Amino acid sequence: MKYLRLKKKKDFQKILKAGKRIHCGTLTLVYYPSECTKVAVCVGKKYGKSVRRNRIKRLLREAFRSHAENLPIACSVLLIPRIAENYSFSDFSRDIGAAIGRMPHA
RNA sequence: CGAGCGGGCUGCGCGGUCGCGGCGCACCAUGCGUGCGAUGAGGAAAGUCCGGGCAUCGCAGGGCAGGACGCCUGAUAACGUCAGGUGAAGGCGACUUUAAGGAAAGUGCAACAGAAAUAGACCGCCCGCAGCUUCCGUUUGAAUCGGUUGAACGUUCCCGCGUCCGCUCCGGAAAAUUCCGGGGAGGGGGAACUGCCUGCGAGCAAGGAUGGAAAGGCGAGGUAAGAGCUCACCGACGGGACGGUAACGCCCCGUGCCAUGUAAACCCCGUCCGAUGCAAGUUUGGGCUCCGUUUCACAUAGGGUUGCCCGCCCGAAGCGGAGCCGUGAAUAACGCUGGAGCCUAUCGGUGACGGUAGGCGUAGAUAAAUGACCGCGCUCGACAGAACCCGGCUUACAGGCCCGCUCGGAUC
RNA sequence: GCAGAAGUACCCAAGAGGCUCAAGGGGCUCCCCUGCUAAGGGAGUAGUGCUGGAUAACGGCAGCACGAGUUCGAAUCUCGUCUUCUGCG
Repeated sequence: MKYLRLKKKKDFQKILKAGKRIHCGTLTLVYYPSECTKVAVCVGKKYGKSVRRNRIKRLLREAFRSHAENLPIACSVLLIPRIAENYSFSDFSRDIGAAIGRMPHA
């Protein structure tokens, strides 16, 4: 299952304005239907220093990668984690799987 | 063995599966493609505290303002950095720390305390002159108390001296808190002296509980009292010789000593600095040419020019139309990584560093690349993620390793 | 990424080398007023940590984001660190 990275600021604003949100444990998933599957991770400065932010982004990307095949429709996806003391791959993976499971089937 | 000082290196490793960034090669369905290959964060990448490259503006002309630095010599592209040295402070020592120019260029500040704070004479010490050396309650020549006073405590001599009073000396009696006899000074007036006190004048800066700091320290001589007034030692200042490129060191001579601290207060002296920063900036976004029009200005003016002035330059800005080439928009490409580069050897230098020779090709993203899982090992893994690039500084950091040195103890 | 500003008590804050010193409001506590409350009036609290003292009265030391330095003496001057905020396409 191939997917693309989402980069442009316009796309972010569009998804955040019109997309649907699924809150699930340690993160929030925002999605909006599009031609092909795109993904982006939102980690701002409030999450910590650069080492900590990079760690969160890597964990989220890896977790999403393992669940991307289960997406019911092609759409653009934003992943927004909650601020926490510690972040673990297993929690992210579990919650992304649950969030995708709650998406409506086309 | 114990305690300690200085310097350097390192910053989990190995294997497998899946995945990420740009790069190279190959393929065809030419795509937001697929496959293969090699490669891909640090000693601090951090803080953005200095310096430089680079870029744009101004046109590199001057001055003012402003800022930075500040022992000496060197290194360097440059530095506020580094190396070597000097002075000072600390440590038994190895060694460490050091914003370390100027306080007789000027200005400011120094609370409280203290006699006095950058200067003086309050107390004090000493000399001379002058005054006073006494009054009242109170009466009793003594004694006591109180008041007033600047002060209430004298000594000697002369004149005068009846009673009484206490003091004192001698002799006698008795037997004791006495008695008798004799003598002396003591109330008043005058003079002198001395001490206290007061006033005036002169000398001194030794002493005075303070303070961060009191016009060198300490000892001796000296003096009316004192004083670098004189002397020794130490310190300071000035001059000279020697050593050193220099900071400075050391020795000799001289001067009794022109005088607190603060310049991380203003300031003075010396050296240096144009401003802004890759979100700089370049190309495409539209540009060029021509025409019309509006506004400001039309010359001792106006506009532009870095904080200001001089100086310098010149018409400037906006809108509309026509012709030609072009149309992805906080985007795309460039800047963007080969550079004062890294490694090794060797030479010069105490060293920072420099020269020569050989080798290497070593991230380049832009919502921004290193992760997940499994297995094994161990000391169980700290601080932490490039964003134009270098040289430094500062700060953070689990541990591990190496080298040199000092002090103490023990043993040989 | 680059450039700049500010940190003082629970909150807002003045103080810009020395004396009352951490002013002054708000807040908080107590009293009055009221049937009760709000508003109003009056008085007080001064903070915090350590420490002396008797669990007191009354003191001492530290303390102005944190750590060093200059100075006889720093909230104030200098340097470093941390935190917060702002500007630049």
